[in-house]
Amino acid sequence: MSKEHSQNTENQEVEVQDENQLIALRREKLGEMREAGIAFPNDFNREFYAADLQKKYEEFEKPWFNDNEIRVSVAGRIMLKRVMGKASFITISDTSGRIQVYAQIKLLGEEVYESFKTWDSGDIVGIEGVLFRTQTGELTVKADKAQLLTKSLRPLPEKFHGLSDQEQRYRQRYLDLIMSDETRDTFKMRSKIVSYIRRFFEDREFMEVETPMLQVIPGGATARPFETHHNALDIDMYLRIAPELYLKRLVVGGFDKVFEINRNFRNEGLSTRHNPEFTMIEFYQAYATFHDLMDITEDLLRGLAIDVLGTTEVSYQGEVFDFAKTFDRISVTDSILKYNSDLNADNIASLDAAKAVAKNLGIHVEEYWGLGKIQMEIFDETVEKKLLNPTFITEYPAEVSPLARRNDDNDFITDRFELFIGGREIGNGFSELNDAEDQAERFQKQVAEKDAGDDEAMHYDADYIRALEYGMPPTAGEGIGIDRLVMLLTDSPSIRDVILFPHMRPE
RNA sequence: GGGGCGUUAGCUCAGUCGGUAGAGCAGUUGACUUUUAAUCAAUUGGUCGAGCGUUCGAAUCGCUCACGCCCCA
Repeated sequence: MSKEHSQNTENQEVEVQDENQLIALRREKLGEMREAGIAFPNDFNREFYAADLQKKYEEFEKPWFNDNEIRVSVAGRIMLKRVMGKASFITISDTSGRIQVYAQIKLLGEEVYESFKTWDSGDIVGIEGVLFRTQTGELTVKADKAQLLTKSLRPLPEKFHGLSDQEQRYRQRYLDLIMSDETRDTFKMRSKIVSYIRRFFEDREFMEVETPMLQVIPGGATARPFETHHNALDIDMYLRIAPELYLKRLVVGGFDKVFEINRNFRNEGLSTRHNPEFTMIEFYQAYATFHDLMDITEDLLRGLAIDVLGTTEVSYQGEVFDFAKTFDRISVTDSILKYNSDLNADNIASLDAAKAVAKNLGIHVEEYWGLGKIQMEIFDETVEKKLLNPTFITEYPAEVSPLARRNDDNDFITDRFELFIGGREIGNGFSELNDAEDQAERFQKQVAEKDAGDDEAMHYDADYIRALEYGMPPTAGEGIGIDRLVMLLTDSPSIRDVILFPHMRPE
């Protein structure tokens, strides 16, 4: 059957099916509002947030409010409703929190009060009145004016259990946010984290920049890109997999300290740790080394944990990671030997020996892989998951680090590290390769690997080589995955819990 | 790609051995002027994810598919 055809009829059916008794009744109520006047008023003046009032009057007891008339106006969504004949309580929720409203027929008048009783949970209302404390001590607004500002046509999820269907929480995040304090807190925390990071780099005189997301040559990482097409230019383009090569062009241009916080796109599978678009910070500092970056990273994460959590002890899924301790620094090969007591240095020092180890571990080894790549596969398989406390892994093979500066004493490895916390890669940094001729050779090697069948290998970027040929100062740069960091700091098991609208298969 | 689990009222969930659908919340009606998931009484609401099959009979058993969650690659 033809897809367009079925889609058309399906959409119509869905709309009819989606209607039910509850929605129909609310539509009727809205219809009555339309007849009575302006159904969507926009003249309510909200002066206070619920949480601000709760905090400001925290100390004052019930009698105090009898002597002091505090007039307020608040607005928000009706979350709970308790009608008791001629008086009612509702709990409204605004962006800051919740506050209770007391409505009496005596104060509102019969007409408004009768209409108030027909308002539903989910409706958005504006309330004016005077603060008091109830017998049980809850701060409450005694309403003398009440206005329905927006009629909600759809019933909210169950008031006690909330929305627990994961799929619906991701697909209809707005509903998840209405119902779940926890979800709101996670995203408030995410905002604080990003804000702290931005401030951290601004304070150190880094300049925030924006570089292309649409790229003709997708560079800066080894990953499969999303492809698109520019009609006017009639060229294929790619969504960026990393901003790296552009940021380093800026260092060539003389911006010594730059950073960018933005989205990268990688055309790969979805999992609890992978979303096709994710947020990274990349930062570059001229005249710095990868050692400096490790120090900066420790400062950043420690300060961040204190700022957003108030402690350096980060609890994640039942484990506790202490950001106060100096982060371990250990090389790729040392870490392999540390976590594989049956191996000795010779087992991973030559191509043939390493291949044998890899095959033993059940790793599928491609013909074109060199020793460095195989070491990394062994690392991924046997070490990564075990790096729970913050750990810098150093001395990455040049073979898997096409943009990193070669080590002065050992040209098999680079001046590079990755940071692992909770068994996950959080950051990746290195002293930058600023030798244009070496970079050109490494690109060529990548192209050869692409030809050999590695569709994640890099393209040759001639303009980037040209930029390096003008001279890039000695520089170090790093990328940190924001989503994974937010997962850690909010104790979220899935990346979908820290991305407002995670990618899902269309309904 | 492979495996496990799930999909029942707007929401949260039951559903026995295969005998034709249940609760709580929400809604509606009534009572109730300081409640706290308000309470009390009555009551509406279902293409049991979709399709095919087995059967006299399927939410239930089998197969296929869709979507989701988790684990593995």
